Amino acid sequence: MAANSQFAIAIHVLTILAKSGDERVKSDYIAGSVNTNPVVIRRLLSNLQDANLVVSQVGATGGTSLAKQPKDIHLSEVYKALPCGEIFALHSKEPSRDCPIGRNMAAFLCGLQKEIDKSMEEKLNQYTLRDVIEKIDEA
Amino acid sequence: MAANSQFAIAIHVLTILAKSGDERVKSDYIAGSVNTNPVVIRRLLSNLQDANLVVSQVGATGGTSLAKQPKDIHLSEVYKALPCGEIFALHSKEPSRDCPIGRNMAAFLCGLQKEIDKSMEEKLNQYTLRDVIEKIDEA
DNA sequence: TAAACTGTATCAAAAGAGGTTACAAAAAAG
DNA sequence: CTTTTTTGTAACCTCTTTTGATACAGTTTA
Repeated sequence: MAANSQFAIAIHVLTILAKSGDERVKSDYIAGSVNTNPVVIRRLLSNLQDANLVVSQVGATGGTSLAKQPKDIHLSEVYKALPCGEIFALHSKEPSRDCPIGRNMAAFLCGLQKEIDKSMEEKLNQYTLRDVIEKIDEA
Repeated sequence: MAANSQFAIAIHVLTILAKSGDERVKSDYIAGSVNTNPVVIRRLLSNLQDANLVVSQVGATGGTSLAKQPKDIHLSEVYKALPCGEIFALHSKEPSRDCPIGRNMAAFLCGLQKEIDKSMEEKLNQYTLRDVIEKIDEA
């Protein structure tokens, strides 16, 4: 429960959906595989839906399926779809007004954070859901 | 969970130390600038000390100063000195035993995590404390 | 010996994530 | 048109982590 395991769960969920093809999968079933509560899954799917990665249908015979081919879903899209926090946070309390350092540090750290986010995104962009499935299958 | 702001505070603290040169700075003074409790600062300094970035002296007239020149302190060292968590966590609960996907996913995600950590470290390695000070001063 | 520090242990407070229950809304089936 | 099944959310609880605060032992200087 420590850090964000949403990315890990998202990859898991998307892999299940990919393996199910066009068939709609119910949140109850996914929750069973991931070993969590269906509501946790539906909350996550809601985020993935907002990012146009999956399509859900309500009602009886409802469920969720991928909105695109696995080869067209980049892990960077998955990461960006989730409400993950920043790599590091700025000061929780404002630094002292008397301190000239604190005043200018926020700007620097924000810029650094953006750079790191960008390099991380580039890294995640190198992989698609298809790559994940291939690696998992060959293991 | 409160977001981890230790990296931000560490940069702030190191900048104060750099500006103080060889003079030892007390945790009380630093805490005043950062606007937090002295114990929070001492805990952080303890980590920075373990990484040989700063040197502290106990007793009256005690305090802390940099262990190296600002130009020789890379931000990657600072980051590694802190007990920051991973970018993303694996499943908190084990996936279901019946699920063949979950079993092989952990290995994949660990590898991905290592790749991301590495590219982040490379990014942070491009900057030293001197760069930070220059950027803050010119602002 | 007194004063001024650091180093830690311990506890309280705050915030986030995940788990659970409950229920409205929608769609299919009878 | 009513029942059943399922998603979409809201609300709440609990667990964990981070931060803040208090207390005090140990060290150094004067």
